[in-house]
Amino acid sequence: MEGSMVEEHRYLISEAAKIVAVEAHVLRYWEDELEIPIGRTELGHRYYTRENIEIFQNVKKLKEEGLQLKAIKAVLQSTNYRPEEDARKAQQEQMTTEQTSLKVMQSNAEKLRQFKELVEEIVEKVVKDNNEELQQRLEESMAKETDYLLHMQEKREEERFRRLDEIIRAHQKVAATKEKRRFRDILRRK
DNA sequence: TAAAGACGCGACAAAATCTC
DNA sequence: GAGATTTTGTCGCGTCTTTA
Repeated sequence: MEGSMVEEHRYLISEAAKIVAVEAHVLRYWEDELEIPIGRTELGHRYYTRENIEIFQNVKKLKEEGLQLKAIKAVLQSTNYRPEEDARKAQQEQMTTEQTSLKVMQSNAEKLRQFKELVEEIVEKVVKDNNEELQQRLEESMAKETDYLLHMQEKREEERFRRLDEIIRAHQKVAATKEKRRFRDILRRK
């Protein structure tokens, strides 16, 4: 089995911090906030692989571009963001060091581009969702308002017809009384 | 026993949000 | 609009454990 497995280099937190150019506690903080799984030695000390370090380097890059940790976390969780995978594959393919580096750099650049696209997509989706929600609320509100107006109109019409009916009945009553009087007068004269 | 690392907790500054 | 409050992203420090 020797030779078929490539021994992965492990970095201590102090080494990783130097490479990423941040303080050790920052790495610990990012690890907690971004929920990045970091390996532990037998003693419980953190150890960092090249892959971990590259992720942290990209996190730093994105932070410098103005992204907040929440956004970076969302992106990390929604992507299979593992730049080192390509490097390992490249090693297996026995490529030369230069070719490997070039390929990894290109791959990382490509992944970073995908990263950015994804962030833009998320922002776009949030805006779209908000618009749809607003539209839905507006439609619901308008439907309620229309119902209310129709209901009020029906009530007004009912009231109008009721009044008309009352007026007609009143007229009929007056007319009937007049007719009775007229009849009584005729009978009296006879 | 000093050095290195883990862990927890509080402090701090800047930005965002709320309240009057 | 200005001051108060909250949130975010660190930062500092003390304590404990392990190892050489």
